[in-house]
Amino acid sequence: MRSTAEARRVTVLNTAVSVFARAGFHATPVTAVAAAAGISEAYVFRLFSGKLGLFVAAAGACFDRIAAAIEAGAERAGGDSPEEILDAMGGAYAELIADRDLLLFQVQAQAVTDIPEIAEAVRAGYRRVATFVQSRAGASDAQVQQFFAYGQLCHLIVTAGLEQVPEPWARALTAGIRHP
Amino acid sequence: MRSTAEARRVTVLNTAVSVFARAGFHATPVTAVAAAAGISEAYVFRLFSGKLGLFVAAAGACFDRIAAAIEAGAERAGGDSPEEILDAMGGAYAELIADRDLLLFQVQAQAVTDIPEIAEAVRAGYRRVATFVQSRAGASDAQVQQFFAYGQLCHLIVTAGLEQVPEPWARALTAGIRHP
DNA sequence: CTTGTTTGTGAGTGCACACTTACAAACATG
DNA sequence: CATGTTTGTAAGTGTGCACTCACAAACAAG
Repeated sequence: MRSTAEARRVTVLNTAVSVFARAGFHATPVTAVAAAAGISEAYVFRLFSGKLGLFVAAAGACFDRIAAAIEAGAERAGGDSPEEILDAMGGAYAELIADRDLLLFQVQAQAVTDIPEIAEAVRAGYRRVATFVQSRAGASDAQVQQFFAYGQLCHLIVTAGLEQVPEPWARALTAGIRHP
Repeated sequence: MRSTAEARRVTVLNTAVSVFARAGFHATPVTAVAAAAGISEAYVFRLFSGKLGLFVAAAGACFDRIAAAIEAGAERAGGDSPEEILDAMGGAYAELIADRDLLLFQVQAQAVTDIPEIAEAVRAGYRRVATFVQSRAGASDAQVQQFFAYGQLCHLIVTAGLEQVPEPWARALTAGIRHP
């Protein structure tokens, strides 16, 4: 026994988030996740109940990391007002998704919500983040809504590669968005 | 000859938008599009250069319809101020995506932007819509950005099915969004 | 009617990939 | 050392799907 199954699961999940992020659920063979994790495809199928189980578990890991980052960001807020806390949370989130994997995985997960298990995982993830943002920042409904609206705008900016587009319309959409 | 090739292409593209919208590019076999359009798979491959060509052309058709709807909505604006025109555009867009196909297709397209041809089609679509919104409404950069941010929020609401979630966090995210 | 062009299809072909099974090696426990 | 359990894999199996090709029917023009 080189490693315990539980430890393997953790490393496989983190690599799964990165690998699924590139091409999505259907276009990513389990072989690709296994190779990136350095183990055989057969063992991935023993550690998780099929490809769908792996993806759902990866979604859980993805939102775990997002929630943790936002939580840590709130601790570093400059003051106690909702605006200051939301700003600190936004900064922490922007810093977290600099490597793009967590952002792209969310996009991929939203694209396969026709699979009920994935839809439920996505809802659970946003439920966790949204309830925390609202309670921790003491923000109004409208502030929470705005927080997520501009978060989703980041998804468009990154997937379409708008940071690289010098035209005015792209500059307007990316203005003020923190280092994407 | 029952129909001209060009007329076939138009009908195939509209059905392709609906069919791709459900399961996305990789999970949708060309057979499904052909069956929905009432022709054989082989003929779809003659009308378009492969599955990728079909999807890219469908993306063009999707953004054509969105641009046309927003353009028509602007004509029905109550006044000439940017706020009134943006509001009319938003209403027209909300009305258009009531059947969900155009919205879900955009989500699917954003998820496969790792394919360069699709990324370019997405950029072209948003370029067209964004430049029109800005010039027609005479809106500021910040107003255009806000318009698209809340548009992207609709994508999350619909894919995650948040209209059906009665919990407070979901109500906060969906508040004020027009009849999704 | 003959010849040519366009619209349309049925029947393949080859490959990628989800998932299984049989088997082996490492470790634990008595 | 013997027996059992857990970690790990190599080598299949079956199926679904992108794409092709040979062929047919409708129409046009002479």
